[in-house]
Amino acid sequence: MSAKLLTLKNKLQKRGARSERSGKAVVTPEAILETLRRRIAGQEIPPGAKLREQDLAAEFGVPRTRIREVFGTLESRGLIERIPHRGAVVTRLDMELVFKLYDVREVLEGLCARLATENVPSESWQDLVDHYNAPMANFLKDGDFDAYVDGYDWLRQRTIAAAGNPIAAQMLDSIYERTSFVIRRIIILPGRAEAGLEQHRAVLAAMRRGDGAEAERLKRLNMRSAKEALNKFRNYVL
Amino acid sequence: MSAKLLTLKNKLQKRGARSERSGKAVVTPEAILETLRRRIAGQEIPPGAKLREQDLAAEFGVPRTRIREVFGTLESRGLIERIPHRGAVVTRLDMELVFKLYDVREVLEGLCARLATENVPSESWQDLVDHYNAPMANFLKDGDFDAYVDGYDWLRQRTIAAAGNPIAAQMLDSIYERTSFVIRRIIILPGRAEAGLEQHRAVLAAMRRGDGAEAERLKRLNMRSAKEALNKFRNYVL
DNA sequence: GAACACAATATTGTTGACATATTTGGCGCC
DNA sequence: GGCGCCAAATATGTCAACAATATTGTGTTC
Repeated sequence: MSAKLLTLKNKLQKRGARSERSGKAVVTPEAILETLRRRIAGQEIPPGAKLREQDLAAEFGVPRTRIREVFGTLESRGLIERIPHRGAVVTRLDMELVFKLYDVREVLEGLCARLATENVPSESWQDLVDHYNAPMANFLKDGDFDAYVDGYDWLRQRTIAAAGNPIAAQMLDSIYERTSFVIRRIIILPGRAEAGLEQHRAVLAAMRRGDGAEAERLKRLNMRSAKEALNKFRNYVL
Repeated sequence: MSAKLLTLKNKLQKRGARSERSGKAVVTPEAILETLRRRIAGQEIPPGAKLREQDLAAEFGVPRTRIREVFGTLESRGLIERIPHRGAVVTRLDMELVFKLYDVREVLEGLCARLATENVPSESWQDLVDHYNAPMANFLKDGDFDAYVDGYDWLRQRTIAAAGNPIAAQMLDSIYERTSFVIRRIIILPGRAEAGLEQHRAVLAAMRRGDGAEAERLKRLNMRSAKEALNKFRNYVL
């Protein structure tokens, strides 16, 4: 029996080896999904806008069925809403839902901060500590928000990667793609980036000294602070 | 090996059972999705088993395209894995992934406990407090695990409903449908249900007196305790 | 000129047929 | 008897035509 299994395994490996598919540039569903995700996240397609299957099928040069399939995924992630026989529209975010997304984000990012601290040697955070020391402050002073946001993304992605929890990572991803434009608007609120920077430093300090529980607590405080800023300026953000 | 046996079984079933479409009863994708979810969650379809589109299409009396659509959703929820040209198999859970699911579950249930406490009048928990006082203890004493599990589900669903956060609710749902069989096995571990009951009472007491922060803290402790039990008896659970 | 009914158009939903890849079964060979 | 190769069978992937429904446009009536 085991010999038989071995034979089968070899055969599979042999087959799988020659996977060179040439010619005919096919547009994969993943590529379409990614493109639409980016457009919706960047508000290139505004909330409430209708997505026509035919137009998208023509644009990507694929049959309508493929677009339909992608719509299914987009719907399950909450990025679009589908009404039977009436098509798909980009989900409209109201303030209430944004707060609920932030409540979930708070606990998930807190979790990731703790797990990250526990999983990797504390020295590995030194480069981020350094970056958040002088450079990030200078970005703010110079009004270079793009560089600041890059530094923010860097910290976030490193933390999630170090946490090593694909479940949490995927959930956070689905939150980011729904709120990325909100995040960008919060950062430019008066005084918010400065306060946030100070909080990030505190979180990083806790991570640097290997205190996972404190990193989680501080990260959650940071998220609550962001939520409060959002609430204070709600009329300017949404 | 077991997959092979299952294949044979399905083939036989296909021969024997006629489609038998009664009239024009249309089966919605949602119904199919729900059925498959339940089968996978209840391990009626065991992990690693292959799902054949044709068989399912014949069983539900729908075109294969519909099954395909449902597979897309199932895949995005992590319940199945699809390999190009080789079909869909039920995701196999290893211990590592279960722990990661529990880490996320811990923070999300903690969040819901807090939100629930903050959102509804504290008196509204009295019926659950009463139920967890004597009846639940009796269920355990009598070995009536079904009744105990029902009480457990009741508390959980009430908490999530009161929390009023559809994002967290959906995420927790996707965790439950992947770990429901683990939950059932943890409960019958020696001494686990008794310890759990005590912890649930503590959480409920905090909710009853309107202390959301404490409810969250206790709920998280409860989850960690469950995770420890799971770790201790890992060889018996998975 | 506004409101309604009804046809024309456009868009979404459904289906079976066809194309491609993989698994299975059989044959000759060592 | 085991191993590898080739063909048949089976399963999955793709597609474009057809059906059902919603939206738009038009003409008529009050």
